[in-house]
Amino acid sequence: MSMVLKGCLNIWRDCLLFVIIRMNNWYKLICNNCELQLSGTLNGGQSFRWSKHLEDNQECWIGVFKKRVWILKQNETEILYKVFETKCGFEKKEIEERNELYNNILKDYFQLNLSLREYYQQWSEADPIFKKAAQQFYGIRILNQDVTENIFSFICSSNNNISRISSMVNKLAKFYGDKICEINGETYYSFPDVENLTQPGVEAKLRENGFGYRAKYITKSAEMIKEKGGEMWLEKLKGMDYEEAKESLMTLTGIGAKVADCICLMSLGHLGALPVDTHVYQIAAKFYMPHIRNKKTVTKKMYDEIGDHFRKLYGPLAGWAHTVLFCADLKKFQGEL
DNA sequence: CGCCTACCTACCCG
DNA sequence: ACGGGTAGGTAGG
Repeated sequence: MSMVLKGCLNIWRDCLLFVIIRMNNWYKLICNNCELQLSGTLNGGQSFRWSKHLEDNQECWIGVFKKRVWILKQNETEILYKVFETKCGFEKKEIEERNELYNNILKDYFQLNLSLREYYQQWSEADPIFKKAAQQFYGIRILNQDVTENIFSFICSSNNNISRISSMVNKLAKFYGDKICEINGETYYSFPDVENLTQPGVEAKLRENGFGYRAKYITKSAEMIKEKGGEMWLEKLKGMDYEEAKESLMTLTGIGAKVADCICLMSLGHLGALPVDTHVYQIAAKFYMPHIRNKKTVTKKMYDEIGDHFRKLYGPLAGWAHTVLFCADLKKFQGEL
């Protein structure tokens, strides 16, 4: 009986500890802001799960990944953050230990082991247009995102705009993910597993909710992944080289060259993958490859030609470099420049 | 291969 | 007011 009581007290203490930590303290991760610019990185069309959020009158970003809700802000030298998990009586770990665990997750997500300074310098020397974009868009990082979330998010992206893509991805989480927590009246959900998207009735529900023809792509691709081995297939995908991974992804319905490259670049670590969409085509035609101007559609040959041009210009991390250009173009387009 | 068209929906712009 | 154009494309002919 006293054992049970003691257990309860421990859980209660952990809960209290958790509440105190999460309400009053920000975890810290040392990171110079020239190595990571949160706004451009989180709001640049890579992930559709982040939104701006004011806390103590400071700009923060709130988003979900790894089944946790994260609130991030930064100053010159640090990332300051809070984390919210489903369970409050989690493993008994001291604050420092938890800070280290979370820091490692963030380092992995933002790929902080890769130092941007030397690459930005290299890309600036190779290309004056990059150099100009880099002045404002320093610290733009490729996020290392979850493959499943990436696959279904970018299936939603076809012939679509960012605000509607975001609303679709959030609906997928709300309908088929797990509830994590509630913050300021807003409920946050993890992104669903493939298995959850293969339940009967998903396509109809998504259609009712404005997904359009993408509803079928989502359910069909989920079923195809399940048939190929589900989680096993996804793990195998992670072990493939760029060409093989891209080819495998393109066997799924709703995934063509562009979407496959997004997934390769942003969740499989193939940093030379270079998604060519209308923006990139416009940039390429305007500044780099005048001979492709006035083409109606991007043919496969042209797609590869544009990618190869940038890979030759920027080298093996061309996908990363191009994201900086893309980000600059996107902001200009959104009137934020 | 290259080119064409249909596909859902919401929002912008004239 | 209302209709065409378009938004980080893809599949099927």
